[in-house]
Amino acid sequence: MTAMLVPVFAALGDETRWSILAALGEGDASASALADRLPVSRQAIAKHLGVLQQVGLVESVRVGRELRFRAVGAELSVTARKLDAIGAEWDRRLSAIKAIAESLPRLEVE
Amino acid sequence: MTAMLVPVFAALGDETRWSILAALGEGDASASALADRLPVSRQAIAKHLGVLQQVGLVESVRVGRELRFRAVGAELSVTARKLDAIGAEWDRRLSAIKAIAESLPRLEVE
DNA sequence: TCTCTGTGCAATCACATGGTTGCACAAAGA
DNA sequence: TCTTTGTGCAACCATGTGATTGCACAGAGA
Repeated sequence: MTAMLVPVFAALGDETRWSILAALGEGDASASALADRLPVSRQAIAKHLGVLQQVGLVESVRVGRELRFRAVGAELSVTARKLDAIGAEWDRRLSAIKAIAESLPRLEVE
Repeated sequence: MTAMLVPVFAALGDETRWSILAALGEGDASASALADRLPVSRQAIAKHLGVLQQVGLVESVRVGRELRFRAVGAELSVTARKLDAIGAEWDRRLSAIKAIAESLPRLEVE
């Protein structure tokens, strides 16, 4: 269930990819356009875009001879919802354990 | 703002760490106990727990001579909320651009 | 005390990955 | 047509990292 989630997190676990996503958040752009704004080569950016596209965080559209990329927020929302559910489950179990522990007769520890 | 987020995603971008988190989700455990259940060495698990602890996804408590770890769901919830906000923002801008585009007189393309 | 168990630290290794440069090629514009 | 610009592909390199083994040490129990 969470299997498909891990690559998304791996993709999000890189600073450069976040700067790419941030740049795309202000409007679609091609790899070359991004390379003008960011301190990395176009090829490096193309690789990152490949990673992001593979996990659905960006989409690409051909415009003439250039490939424009767009950040896909929906994927983030889906991921966020799953994350929240998992976190809530852990805390639920934790508080359940706490409640049980507190209902027990106190054990004396010397 | 998102700067502290990236290490969390990097920590979540590994299958083994997810199995550790999943195991901890069913109850606190030490590195050695986890090594009995998972197909990796104790030292490898200890490293992973170090990574997870550094980003606040697990906490440790000394019980006698053993170190017990617990999954912290709250950190996931915080992360999930930030993710959702970012995703919503991207989609908001995207739909805003769409709305503008659709309100414009249609351009003829030959 | 002797033994077993759980940690901690270090060295090592293989592989993934972020980054670069170089070259080739196709399409838009002068 | 010639030049420019944007891609695509490949080789290469350095570093990070997931994982291992080995050893040392401290605490709990027989």
